[in-house]
Amino acid sequence: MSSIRSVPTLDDVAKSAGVSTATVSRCLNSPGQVVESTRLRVMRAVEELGYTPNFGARVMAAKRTFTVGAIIPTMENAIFARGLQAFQEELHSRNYTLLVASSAYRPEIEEEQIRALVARGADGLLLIGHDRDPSLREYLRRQNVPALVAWTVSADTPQPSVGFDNRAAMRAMTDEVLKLGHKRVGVISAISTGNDRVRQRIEGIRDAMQANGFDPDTLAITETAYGIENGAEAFDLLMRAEPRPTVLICGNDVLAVGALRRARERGLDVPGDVSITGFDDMELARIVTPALTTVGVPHREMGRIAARELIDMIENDSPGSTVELKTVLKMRESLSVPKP
Amino acid sequence: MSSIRSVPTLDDVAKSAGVSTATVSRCLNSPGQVVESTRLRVMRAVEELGYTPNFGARVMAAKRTFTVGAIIPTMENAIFARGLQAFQEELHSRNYTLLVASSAYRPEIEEEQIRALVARGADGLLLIGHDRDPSLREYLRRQNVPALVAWTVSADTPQPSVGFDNRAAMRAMTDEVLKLGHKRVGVISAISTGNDRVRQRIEGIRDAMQANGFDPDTLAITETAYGIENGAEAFDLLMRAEPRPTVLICGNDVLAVGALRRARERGLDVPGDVSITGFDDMELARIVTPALTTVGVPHREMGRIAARELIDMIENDSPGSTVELKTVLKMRESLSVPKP
DNA sequence: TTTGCATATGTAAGCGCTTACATCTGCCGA
DNA sequence: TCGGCAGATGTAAGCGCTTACATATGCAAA
Repeated sequence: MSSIRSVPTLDDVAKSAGVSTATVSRCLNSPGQVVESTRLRVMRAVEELGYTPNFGARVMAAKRTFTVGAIIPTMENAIFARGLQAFQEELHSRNYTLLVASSAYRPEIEEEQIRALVARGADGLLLIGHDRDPSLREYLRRQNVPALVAWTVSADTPQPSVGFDNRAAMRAMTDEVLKLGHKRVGVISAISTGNDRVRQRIEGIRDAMQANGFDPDTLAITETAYGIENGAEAFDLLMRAEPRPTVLICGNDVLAVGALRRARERGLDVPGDVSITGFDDMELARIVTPALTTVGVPHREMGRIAARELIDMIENDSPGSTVELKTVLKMRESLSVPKP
Repeated sequence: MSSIRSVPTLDDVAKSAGVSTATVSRCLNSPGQVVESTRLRVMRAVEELGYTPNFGARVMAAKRTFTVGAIIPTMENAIFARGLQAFQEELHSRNYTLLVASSAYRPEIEEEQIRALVARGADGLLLIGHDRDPSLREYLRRQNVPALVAWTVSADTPQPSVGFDNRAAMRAMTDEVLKLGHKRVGVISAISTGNDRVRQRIEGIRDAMQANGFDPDTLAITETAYGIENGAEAFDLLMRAEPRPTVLICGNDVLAVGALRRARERGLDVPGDVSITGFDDMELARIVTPALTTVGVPHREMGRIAARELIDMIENDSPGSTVELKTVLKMRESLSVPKP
């Protein structure tokens, strides 16, 4: 037995069971190769000593961890929650463990987290969005760690991704808005720097403007950080314009809800005085009054498919494929025809 | 140089820089011990080769990872989000990395995650609530991994924890409710099995009943899973009673918001026809109409303090202390005197 | 000049595990 | 009876890093 009160090792188990370390290792990793009686004896020793494998050692020797990492921009609210949960469930059913880290929407932190997760032996990574220093892709390639991008798809990057077309989705929403007769459109967007999804959504709005005979450059866009309060402030800012917008298209539900609240605080009726639309269809959207018209995203499906794709990349050394999911307009109460 | 296109090791760097592996290691871990010129040379080699330390090896040799793990019951919504974010920020400022896993409120999964994180070399763990198989505590003790419990405090467990007194907080809320003259109280609670916080909150309600001359056993309690929809269903269930309750005390904001929505759907005025209270003061609570009267919890402070405590336990081998934070009643619009 | 010491660097022993390969056992067919 | 073989187990070589200890270097003091 090794020193008192220290964590038992494979060696301790081997000694205690009277076999070699190889046999113990085999009991744990490929029990089929060990004869029943030996295995029982070994397992008993494992029990008795309360042995747990040392992960570092295992990684070093085997080079597989059955761990995948996900780095999401934020845990502060639920945008990524549902998708991530589904991702985790699928992984779990395939015997992988998910480790999550958050980047707080900051590229340096994301880079740190990527390296941290890779260093800890993640077999694969789930990343959100394409915007990212190219050196990171190179790094992952060299480390031989496959990465899958989610929450967006994009034809013009080589990286596999599973998600939806942010641009087309937002264009569809804006088409709807313009079709109702809105002429003065305000946009409350998240910060576009370093965030391709945000930029694509804005492009989608512009596409629709153009297609409907408006000059996209007349759009009043305000960018602000993620947060209900920020949505509220942006609301005030945009509604100061003369004449004021009849509709506020928001880049996500959180901003939209902030705008909604501020409208109420200002005594403005939604959608009577001003229409408001969101994006993501978080649970929030159905709870507020009036219920938010928004873009529905297949979070759970995305998570599940992402897990499968990533595991495929890991296990079969596959380059991974890109799968595009459909979004759907959720017409609820916060959007209507503009006041005449 | 080692084989083409494989991950560079310390050895490669050492060769390339013309020094020993020890020197490279020192450059990386305690640069002060290495003379400037050598260090520069080594760092250049590191750059050129794109070297990153192998974590497994490092853990094995150094037995420290500067990683802490947190296992939370759910990522599906924001209850733990704010606290966790603060926790992460504080850790980050002290050079620790946070890895998060979720247990989906299931003990077996929590156990798995605990082992996974420990196996991956977590220097310490943040756990939510005290309810947990004792063998896990024993396991952590043997593995020498300190664990801190958050989101609750409890006098009668030896484990250090930082959080608030769920029982007292809920008692205060209930006191307030009863003081307003409510006599028929319904309770929508989360599932109490394996969740000490939920049980304490229920106890708090009973305490207040007792203290105000009511028989706690007359309480109509319904337990349901976490989720807005579940809150809505519980609302229907409780409101079927004759005579029906004048107030619904909910174990958390999510359930309360569900109840709120269903009330609206049923054409019932809140708080006119029925009062509703929550717990947690999530962002949600201020957004719904009417704004939710709830119990405010110092999430960020809790997260920050938890990080400090845990690091103290890790670095100074301290047993850890228990710190209790204050909650505060957030009186908003969803609670008023009962209809006569 | 020599000695002694501080400082910089090198050497090599693990850390706990997996696995290729070697060895041993027992049983089969010839 | 014995060779051959399959199956069970053992042996030992790493995996990539840190660090105690050994060695080398340079400089101040004697």
